[in-house]
Amino acid sequence: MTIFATGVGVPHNGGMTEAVIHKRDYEGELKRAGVRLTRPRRVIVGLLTQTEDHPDALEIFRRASAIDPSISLSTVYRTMKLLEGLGAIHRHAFEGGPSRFEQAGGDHHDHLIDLDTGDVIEFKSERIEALQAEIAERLGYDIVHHRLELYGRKRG
Amino acid sequence: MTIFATGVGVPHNGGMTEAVIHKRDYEGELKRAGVRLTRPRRVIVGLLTQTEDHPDALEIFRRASAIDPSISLSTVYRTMKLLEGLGAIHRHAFEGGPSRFEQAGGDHHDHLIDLDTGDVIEFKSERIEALQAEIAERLGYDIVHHRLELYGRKRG
DNA sequence: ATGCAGTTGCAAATCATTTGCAAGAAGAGG
DNA sequence: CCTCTTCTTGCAAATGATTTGCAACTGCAT
Ligand SMILES: [Mn+2]
Ligand SMILES: [Mn+2]
Ligand SMILES: [Zn+2]
Ligand SMILES: [Zn+2]
Repeated sequence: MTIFATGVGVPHNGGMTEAVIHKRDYEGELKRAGVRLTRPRRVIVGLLTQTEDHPDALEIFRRASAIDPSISLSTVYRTMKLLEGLGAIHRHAFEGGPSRFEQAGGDHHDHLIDLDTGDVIEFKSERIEALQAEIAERLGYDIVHHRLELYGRKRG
Repeated sequence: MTIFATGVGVPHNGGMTEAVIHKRDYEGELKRAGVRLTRPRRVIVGLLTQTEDHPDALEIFRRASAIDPSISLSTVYRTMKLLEGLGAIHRHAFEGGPSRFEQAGGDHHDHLIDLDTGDVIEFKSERIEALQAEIAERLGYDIVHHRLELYGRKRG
């Protein structure tokens, strides 16, 4: 089992504002998709590139507003839906909350949600993935995608 | 791996209106919980007892209305929330739809959702359950509950 | 630089679910 | 069986997240 990242927006360093975290070429993807590269879109994808956590639309709106106050929440929603359609980001609907997003492209992984803090911990189990495939196989289905979420609290 | 039931509300027999499917004593649980046994509640839990599928609030409302037309959708929502709190039913928020419910008490199982038909197929894998526990263990967490949903389409 | 289809911000609309409130029934006690 | 109190209900209005209509605006191909 592999642990990918932990925490919600907590930088993995000592607080240094270190930039350039991921490799996704959002602008290229938008261009390829034949849509216009507008200011709001640049701001949003620019910020997603630096994003390590799983922010919801409102949080993305806040972060985008800090860069360009004229951006609207509607546009954030529209852009997230657009990027989701392009497969550039993933949308997670964790229980009891609004959708949260993360950039696609990294290795597939599932999530453990800390019920006390809301923190999202990523993990991956090849064994579980394989078992899921096996189950679908037995049931005569092709899996299009799946959702595995563990909800728990720190042992102690 | 075990398959529990398949289909959405499709009777497993030839269409005979066979009654008494499950064993849950909802009325006793309500009594024990110290709440009143009202007509709407009797109707709803009575119908849940006969329920093998995973209906949403509106569908439960329709079924209840057929028995007592005076029941309101609000009461269905309130009752489902009450039963959920008592642990008498489980709520599932499958992607892109309203909450769907099923009686609690049967063995734990997870679901495969047919993307074409919306059918819900139940299955259970001890191996996956064990792996989940193992993962939480490694991460230092106690799992309170989890969600495993496979979304796919019939192979062919 | 020009023109126009694609985009945006804003407000209003949706959808599922919840809630305020006045009227209506459980059911404990008599 | 009758009362009284409290819990529930039905209805309508409120919520919260997300979507959408529309007129103003702006990429960007020509
Ligand atoms: Mn993730
Ligand atoms: Mn089920
Ligand atoms: Zn997975
Ligand atoms: Zn399970």
